[in-house]
Amino acid sequence: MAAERYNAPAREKHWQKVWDKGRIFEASDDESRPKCYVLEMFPYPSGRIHMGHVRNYAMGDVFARYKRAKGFNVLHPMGWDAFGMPAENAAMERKVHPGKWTYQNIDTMRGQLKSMGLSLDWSREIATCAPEYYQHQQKLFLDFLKKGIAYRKSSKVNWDPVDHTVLANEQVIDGRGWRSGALVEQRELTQWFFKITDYAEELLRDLDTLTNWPEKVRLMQANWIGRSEGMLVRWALDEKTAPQGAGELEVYTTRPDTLFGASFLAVAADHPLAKAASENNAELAEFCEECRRMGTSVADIEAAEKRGFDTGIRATHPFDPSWPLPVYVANFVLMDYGTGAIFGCPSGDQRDMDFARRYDLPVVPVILPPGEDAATFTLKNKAYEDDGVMINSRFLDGKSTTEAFEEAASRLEKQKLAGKPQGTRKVNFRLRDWGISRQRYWGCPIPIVHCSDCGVVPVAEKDLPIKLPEDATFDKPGNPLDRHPTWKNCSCPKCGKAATRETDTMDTFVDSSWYYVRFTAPKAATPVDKKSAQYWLPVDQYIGGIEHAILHLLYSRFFARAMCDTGHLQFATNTREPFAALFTQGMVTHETYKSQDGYWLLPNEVKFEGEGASRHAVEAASGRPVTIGSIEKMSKSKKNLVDPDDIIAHYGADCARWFMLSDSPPERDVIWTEAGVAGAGRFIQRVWRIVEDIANAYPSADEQAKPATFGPEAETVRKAAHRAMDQVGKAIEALRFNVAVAQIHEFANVLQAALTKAADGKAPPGLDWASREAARFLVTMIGPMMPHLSEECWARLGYNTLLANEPWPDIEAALLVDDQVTIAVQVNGKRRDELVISRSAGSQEVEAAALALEAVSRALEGRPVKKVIVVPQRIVNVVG
RNA sequence: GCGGACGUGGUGGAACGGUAGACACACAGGACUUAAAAUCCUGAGUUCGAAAGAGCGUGUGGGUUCGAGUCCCACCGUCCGCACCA
Repeated sequence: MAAERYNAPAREKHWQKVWDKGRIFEASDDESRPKCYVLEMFPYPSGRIHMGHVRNYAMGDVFARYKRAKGFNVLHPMGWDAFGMPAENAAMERKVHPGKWTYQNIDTMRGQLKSMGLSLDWSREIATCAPEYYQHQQKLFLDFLKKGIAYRKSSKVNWDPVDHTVLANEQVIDGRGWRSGALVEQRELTQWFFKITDYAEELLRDLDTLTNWPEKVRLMQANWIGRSEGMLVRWALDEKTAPQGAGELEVYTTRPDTLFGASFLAVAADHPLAKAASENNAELAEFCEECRRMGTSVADIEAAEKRGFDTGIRATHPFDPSWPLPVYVANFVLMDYGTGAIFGCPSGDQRDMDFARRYDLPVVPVILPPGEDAATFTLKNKAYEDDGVMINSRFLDGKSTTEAFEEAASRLEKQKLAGKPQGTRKVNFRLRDWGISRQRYWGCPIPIVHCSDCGVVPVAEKDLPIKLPEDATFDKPGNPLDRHPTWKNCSCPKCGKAATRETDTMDTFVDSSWYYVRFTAPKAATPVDKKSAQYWLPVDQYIGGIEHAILHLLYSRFFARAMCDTGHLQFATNTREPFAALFTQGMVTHETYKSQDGYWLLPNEVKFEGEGASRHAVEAASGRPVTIGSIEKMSKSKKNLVDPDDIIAHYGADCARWFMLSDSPPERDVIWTEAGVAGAGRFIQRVWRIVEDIANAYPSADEQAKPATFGPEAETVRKAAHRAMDQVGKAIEALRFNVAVAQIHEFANVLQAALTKAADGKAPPGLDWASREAARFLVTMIGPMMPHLSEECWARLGYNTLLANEPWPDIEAALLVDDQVTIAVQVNGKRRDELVISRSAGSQEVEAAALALEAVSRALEGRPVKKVIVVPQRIVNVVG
């Protein structure tokens, strides 16, 4: 009788219901058990889930289910990053309220995630757009404000002209808005900021403790924070040339050692000194204006030449009162880094060199590169920026760069200018404070009131939440809250007079900066239930895309600390890191298809003909030729999408999951192919057949009645089973899912071969018991990856428990090693033969056996043996 | 420009400094079938050879080592991040 095929779509629904009904994935705080918090980056409810989600959540689910089986109390929650621009765009385009649109999407996507069979605790579901969530965020904001972590200031900000809102520095990529892609403009606005710079030092230092984070992400964050050690140096300005009241100019430098190579000073166009000097100098004013107009896009900066304008002001060298230097306004000096002013040392900095050559300023080499002769060393147009020995530097001559730094720094510290030290050591960071004001509707309202008498007043806590008005309009661009007829009218919490609300909302990255904390007690009356947070945090394994390497991950690291400092959060251990381990998975890619007329085609609009090199595609409907394009990230614009729903309906969720986990290492991109999915589908049927065969052939083997001895066939099966179990566990632990899949394949091959052989004749001794055990192992080890299939197999084997609740089996260590080992035999490093020998054989025994091999003596060609290296149980190398 | 990662068969990829190519996809041959599908078995880095076997093989060139895909140096290529940060 031919075995029934496993009907994945039907059985998957069944098991999902069983799990759901048993509420087996709901987590509770249980101090007596070791916890494991597994989290995947929660999705933005854009409409439907895509394959990227499937990959992300499949990985997280394997890890979560595995940890469950290993006895951990697992927290594996899911929620929605539900505020954001697309909802407002939808409102503008389709006249649907952002809230309605968002919740509809959430319903759709929740259904899709449920069809994946994820071991999620849905009782903890949160949506950041719900007042039940954002009211706590408003409370956090008020406490940040009290503590000085939130503040308001006027500054130049990035303005996205398409989304009509401000963007944080982290959200500007190559001069464009991260979401809209529009060229960002600079605008002077009063905005709310979070003082992330107060944490710069800690955020940088603690990167070292994140040993379970990808090196790449840590490096990116370190570069973003951008720490540099240097000095603030004050230069006296010549009274006769300086504007009134401007007695000195402070510059920031990381190279006080090169002070004797200085040939000019330069300030940014927006520097106060530039402004003062412009007052009586129309030409200079015009130059400053030109600098301000200069674009900030990459192309603009690359095209821009180093240009400057001599202000006529002269400064005095700190180490030589008789040495005057010109002060320029220069277009390459940034106002918002350091002091907005520099001293230029052309020989030690390429930008200064370019500038000096253009304006014919002196170029004095002060650092001699190793191996160069001081007498002959010259610099053309290339600055030497590395370390060496000081020259042309008076009291610094002969010192190393480091020594010279110290000497110059300590002299400047002692030296006085106008009664104060001329130089002070200063650590500078590239990181800027996080601007969180957004001129949008669909975000968390900032709980602030503006009163004409009292100024900026925080909303009283009893008045939280400040809810969004339902009846906003979206028919034109701009901030719907600001133009709402009544919403912003309120009374001042301090004096009671008529006042107006803050109409800006918070950056949606604020919402996602603490959701992982909220998951630990999603219904608590306060933002955080400290006890629950202490039990569950930090997240043990966080999984998501590399695109958040800086944005979300840096903000979250800051937020955890800010929440600690405002008394909301406390970690059980000596850390303030929210994510103990991070894994960044690769993207899902697919071939692209273009029609003759040049428009993109969906994969299911294309039909393939031929194989290998002659493979080509035609339009399924018309038969017209199609160009197969490059493999790219699945995207709507290129139409190279495969809908998870279609795959799940046709092949089942297990198949999609298994394919995603096979072959490609999880950190790399995976190419979605129809053939690959079909292959995964075949393996599912294969597992089902193996289990059916065993269940039919050995329906009643008693697990307790383990035979005392096993025949060689049974022994082989047992070894393969225990080894695979061991390897698969280790691979999952290390998130090496592709390796786990390969181990399972290998084991299935061994098992199937043994069964096929046994079917020919009478069953060898112990194979019945070993096969039952092997089936049990096989089903358990595929459990985390293909939970429905394995549940079905578990039942087919006659168990009336749920596999999802079963522990990971114990492994017999004795079965992991062989009595006999195969050792490779090399002659002069080249493999010539191999040797099967007892595992316990000593070096001398192995050596003797190796030298006795015919292949060895042949390879030696009569040369005497000089040396024999024996690596026990691995290899022998005969050197001759 | 600065910083980083990567480079292995037709393809995706395995490989504590120790038998390179596990496992899979695709391919070829065979079995079963009236036939197909499904399934099962076998083969395969490459060159020479009937075979046994030998040579060559992890981007290129050097080096360290008894032994290098793995470590070091230089170069080539691909990808990623930052980008006038003083």
